[in-house]
Amino acid sequence: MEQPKGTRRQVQKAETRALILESARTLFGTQDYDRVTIRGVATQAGIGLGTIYKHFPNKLSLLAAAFSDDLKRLYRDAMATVPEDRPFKAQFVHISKRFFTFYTTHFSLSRAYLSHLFFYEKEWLDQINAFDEAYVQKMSELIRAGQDKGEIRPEKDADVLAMALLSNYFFVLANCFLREGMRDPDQMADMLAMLIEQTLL
Amino acid sequence: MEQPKGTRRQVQKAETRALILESARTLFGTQDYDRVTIRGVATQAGIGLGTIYKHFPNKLSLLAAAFSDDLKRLYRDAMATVPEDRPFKAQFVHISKRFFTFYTTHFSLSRAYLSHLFFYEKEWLDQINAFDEAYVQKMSELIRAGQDKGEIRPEKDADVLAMALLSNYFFVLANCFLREGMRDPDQMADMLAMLIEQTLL
DNA sequence: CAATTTGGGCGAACATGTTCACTAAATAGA
DNA sequence: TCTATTTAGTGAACATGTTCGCCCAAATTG
Repeated sequence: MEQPKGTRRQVQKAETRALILESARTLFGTQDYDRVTIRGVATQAGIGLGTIYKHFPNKLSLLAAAFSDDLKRLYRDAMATVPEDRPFKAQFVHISKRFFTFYTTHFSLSRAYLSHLFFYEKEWLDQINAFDEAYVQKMSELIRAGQDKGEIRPEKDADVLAMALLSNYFFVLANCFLREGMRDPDQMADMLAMLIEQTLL
Repeated sequence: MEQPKGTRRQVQKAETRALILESARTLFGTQDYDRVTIRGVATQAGIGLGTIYKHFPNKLSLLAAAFSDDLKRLYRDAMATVPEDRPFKAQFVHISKRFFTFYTTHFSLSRAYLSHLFFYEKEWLDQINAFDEAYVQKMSELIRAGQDKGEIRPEKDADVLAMALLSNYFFVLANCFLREGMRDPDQMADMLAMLIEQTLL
């Protein structure tokens, strides 16, 4: 009978990878990004230092891999639970607040991730851009629905507005990292709501 | 007669600092941020490694110090040459394009600077926030003038709009780092113009 | 002017992300 | 089944940002 998990080597590799990711999740979730060392992750996982680099090209990729499932789930959940009968502003705040909550509860981790965004290699960037585009497209749909409901001026270009939305979203997020006083999801959502009220509606 | 430059020690320290900054400007201007090593800066400046840390707390501060004069001059020039008789959009594009040109001609340097923004200590952040606030205030003035001229809806809050402007500005800038196709100042200015057309005017 | 303190300059030492040559076990090929 | 090849696993070695203790000339004190 054929093993669905592949060869023995593949199975073992997958197990090692799981060990690394578990250790990484624990450590990154506990201490600041800079405080977490690759050696620490290796030790806690019970494997050698070099092994980690057989699975992940660098520290940041390890971080990203350790939380990519969480982020994907967060994205799916946020989109799936959008209240369809509420006005556009409420819908957008709903989505944004979910993400803001994640960022503030994983503060140091998110900061490291976003900060290194600009240095990603092409492969990663493509993935991120794809993510962004999906987001923008979803927002476009919501905006068009808002235009149909008469909440948003119909002459505006929904795609451009969606981009502006993403822009405001990142701006609020950046503010959260730059100003100590802006690290509460509710406060961030308020700021975002204020911005889109003056620019979108 | 009293020396205006202070004690001999202060003069020598200032000279050393100037040597470091000159070396840093040369190296950071020539190669990527990561390729520039503190040892390299020290060697080129003809001083010891540890000396640099008597003048700058870390590599990024050195980078910032090396180009802070350029940036201040850029800011002053950009603001001083705003065409007063042109419409708001042209004024904003004028300012933004100056900055975009600087960023694209000092690409690696700007990327490192912006990326590390989120990790600054309080002192630096205060300085940056002050910078931002000055920018927002200036934008507020231009927006109000635009409202008086009838170009921008008068019922909008100029301060919030200025914040949205800053948000769009950073968004375009981030795009320049994330997408290879967006590294031309004219193109960036176009994207910015498109955004504010749909959100501000 | 002598004694003491200060602080700039210095490079060894340290921490840590990353690379590399090596081993051995798994796999493929004969 | 035996041999060759591949590759996960490994830790020493490397590169580099940063810290530390030392030195000594300048500044300060008395």
